[in-house]
Amino acid sequence: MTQLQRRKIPDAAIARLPIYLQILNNLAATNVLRFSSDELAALAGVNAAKVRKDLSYLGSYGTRGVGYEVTYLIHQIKRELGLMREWNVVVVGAGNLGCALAKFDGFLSRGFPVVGIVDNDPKKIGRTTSSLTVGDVGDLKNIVRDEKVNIGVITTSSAAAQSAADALIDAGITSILNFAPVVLATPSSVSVRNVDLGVELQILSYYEQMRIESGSKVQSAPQLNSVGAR
Amino acid sequence: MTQLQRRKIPDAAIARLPIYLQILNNLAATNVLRFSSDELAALAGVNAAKVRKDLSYLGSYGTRGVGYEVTYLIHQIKRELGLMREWNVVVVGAGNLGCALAKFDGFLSRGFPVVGIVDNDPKKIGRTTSSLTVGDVGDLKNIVRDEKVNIGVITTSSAAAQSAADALIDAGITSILNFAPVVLATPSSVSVRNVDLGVELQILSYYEQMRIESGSKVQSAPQLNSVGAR
DNA sequence: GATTGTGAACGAGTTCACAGCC
DNA sequence: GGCTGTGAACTCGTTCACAATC
Repeated sequence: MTQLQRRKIPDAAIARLPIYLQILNNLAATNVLRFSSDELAALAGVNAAKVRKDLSYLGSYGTRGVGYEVTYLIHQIKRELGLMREWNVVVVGAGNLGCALAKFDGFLSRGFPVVGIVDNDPKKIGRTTSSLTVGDVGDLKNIVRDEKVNIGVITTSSAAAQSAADALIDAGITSILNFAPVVLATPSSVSVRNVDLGVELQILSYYEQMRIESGSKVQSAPQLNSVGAR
Repeated sequence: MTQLQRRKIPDAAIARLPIYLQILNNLAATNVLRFSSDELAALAGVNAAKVRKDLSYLGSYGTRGVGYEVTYLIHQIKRELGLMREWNVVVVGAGNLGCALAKFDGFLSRGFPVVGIVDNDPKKIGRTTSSLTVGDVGDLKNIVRDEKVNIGVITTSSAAAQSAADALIDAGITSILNFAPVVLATPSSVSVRNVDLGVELQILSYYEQMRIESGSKVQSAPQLNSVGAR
């Protein structure tokens, strides 16, 4: 497979690459140079054939009989995921969660600097939270243009989430991370991923109940990382 | 399909039931009495055949030519998901996120009261956060037994997450919601779901990059709600 | 006429198993 | 001998399409 023509990588494989990357970063930090598909599979909690197939979508970067090089694979995964650059983020909704995220190191350290936070509540506009001043939702268009924002994060109430999404899309945003417990209506040209704790707990509840009902002989749930994309 | 023998509902369908439930609760709040699979499909952003198949796993609760009754379906989904009762939650890790979750209404309001929070840092033990006092991680076993805890939430650093998981499992917990960006090693009898913002952003990054590379003709990502279960 | 419920067709994702290469 | 890369088989999930029912 060549590099020129962009390969079509299955969504399921894309969702696992960040996990492999995290593990490989840990290996690199402990000076591990090489790994086999078996080793990565054990660390990622998946099977080795899946690891090999997933990595093969990136190209043939392993060596038969030997394995894969940690730093080289980190590079290839980052390239594929678009992590060779930073992606600027704007947060809509300056409540508890929004402010916490704006402060949160994890965004910047992973290459997703939060360059703006806005709200529609006049009481919140103008407040400062960790070097950012809460702007008006009406300024979104300017912020997105001036700061070259790529990703919008919605941390509003569920009632306000759809209009937040509309405003982001109107401002030209095409990737949204939504924390409000609602299904957003968006054009199919926009990627949406949902993080909803209620949903997660309710899924756990189902398997927990199964376990109890059947005298704890339940096979357990699937382990994936996820939220939701559209 | 009868009720006595527990139906095996596909994991993919289980993951959608909480979304349907959320939407139906909204419909009930606006006094809508009935809905068709087409209507729910539009609100949930999926197709109608999928809605019908998903609901059919619960039993045959619709009426041909008419549709489904909102309150009756809410009841059936809650029954299936194990939401006819409360599930007590304990939080391990009393940092920013852990304390925020302990205070967070969304847990209690959805039937998942947080009955305890623990940490291994002596500086944090004894602090009070919204009617809960931070306990010692060593007390987990007692808390789980005395408070009849079913679900553990891990909000520790990634370095401490595995030992937090071990402690929870040792205390008898079989459902874990993990916010630390690591893959936990757990027996297959334990359900784990992972919430990792970094992973979500990196997935968005991939589709965003595709869009840019190909002159914005990208088909967008799949929309699911998720995190990860094992 | 409208809408469900569901086999059957289809498609995506996973795993197997082995040829190919170090 | 060890490990990758990958067609082929298989499993799981989605969608179609239509008979059954109100």
